[in-house]
Amino acid sequence: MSLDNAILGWLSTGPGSGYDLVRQMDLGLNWFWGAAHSQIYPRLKELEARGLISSEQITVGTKLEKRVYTITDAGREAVRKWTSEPPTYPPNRDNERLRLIFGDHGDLKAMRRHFETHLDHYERRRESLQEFVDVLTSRQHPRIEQRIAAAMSEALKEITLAAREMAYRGDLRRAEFEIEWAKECLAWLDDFERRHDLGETSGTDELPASVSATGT
Amino acid sequence: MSLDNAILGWLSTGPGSGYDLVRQMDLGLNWFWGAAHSQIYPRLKELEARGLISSEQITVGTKLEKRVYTITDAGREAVRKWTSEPPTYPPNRDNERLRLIFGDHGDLKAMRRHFETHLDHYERRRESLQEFVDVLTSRQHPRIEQRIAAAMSEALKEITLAAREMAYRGDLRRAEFEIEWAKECLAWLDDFERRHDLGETSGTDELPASVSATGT
DNA sequence: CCGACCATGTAATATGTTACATGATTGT
DNA sequence: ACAATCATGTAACATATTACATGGTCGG
Repeated sequence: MSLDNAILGWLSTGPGSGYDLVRQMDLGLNWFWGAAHSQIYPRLKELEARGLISSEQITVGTKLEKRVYTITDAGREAVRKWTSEPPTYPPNRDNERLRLIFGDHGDLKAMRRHFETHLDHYERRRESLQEFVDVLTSRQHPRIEQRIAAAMSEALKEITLAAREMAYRGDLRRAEFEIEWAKECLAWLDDFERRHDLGETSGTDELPASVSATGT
Repeated sequence: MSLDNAILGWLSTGPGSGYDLVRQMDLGLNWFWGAAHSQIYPRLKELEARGLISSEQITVGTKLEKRVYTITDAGREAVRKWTSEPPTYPPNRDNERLRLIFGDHGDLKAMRRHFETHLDHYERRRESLQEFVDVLTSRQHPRIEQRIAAAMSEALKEITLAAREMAYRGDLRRAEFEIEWAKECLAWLDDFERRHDLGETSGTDELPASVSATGT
């Protein structure tokens, strides 16, 4: 399971609790894998049962129990094995594109909303990635710095940093690309509306007559 | 379910069998949703039970039975409703990036294989998308042309074509971007190996001494 | 007559989401 | 004391993958 590998990979950069992982995955948009806590806790148990991680119970305050997991040598070996296999590419599942290509009924308001949502989504993502990349580049990311400090050679230190720069900067540019695309689509829409004199129609759906091919 | 919407959307461009859908989804890389036949057939039954599609049994040759589905008005309405909602963005699940950031153990061969796999994957995808876009732009795609022909107004015809141009050309550029990224990563690797005099080491894993932080 | 492809299904398993459930800590 | 957040779990349901299963058609 890739979720297992995401967990192991993250624990390979330092110990952490299930809750830490949850936060990485749902709050940190900067992360390449997402999962709900209901999926994470059971996996941690199983990884421990398989000997890939070990845990230690910690009590916060008087009663709050917290379990901190640490990767084992077997776990480290599993990460190494998994990362040395080439990436796999699951089938595309893009509800955004699907909605776009089948939403060609002439509802211009919906199309506009579509592109604006896309733009907004990737602008947020860009911002959040930009912040992460800034932290990374200014060498302020604690877990990554730890990993660099632990590296045995200059070459390994460089690889550790470079791998992340490539990954996160690549994603940043992906986000920038999506923003650009959404803006171009919006520009097309603007032009379309101008050409079809739909500048200030407002109120009802645009193209009211032409839409009724099937009945609305 | 988005799979249902993908099926409905596709059937909204003309009737087709389950097998036709299977081919769209696994052979045609040009498609924005992927699903196995084992998932498609049961969904078709359910969509029919819900009255969103209807089917007709056709016999090919003497015995081979084939079921051709046609979207109903209720189905068309469902597509319209679904496409007018803004897109949603599921959590990222990118095993490629995950492998990259946690695969920083100094196995340069694995890193190279990683980038080459990425490059290869997106070059194939680009090619296949390019073909599709060419067919689209030269107005040779039968289903899309049918849909354009059925559109009630010039404005709707334009939207039908433009939505697909935006979607597919956008994906084409995505693929081109990934190719560019992979090439840059490979260039970094080349440079890294040059700087660390690992030009012609061959045989064993690169960086043999420095890797042994944990064992191996 | 044989291989490639057409055509459709079920079952078991794996993975992911949403809802339900509980209680502690920390800062204000 | 109250809210936000820490912290961990289970159950039900939805979705997706892999394996198992069967048989027909068509062209060479």
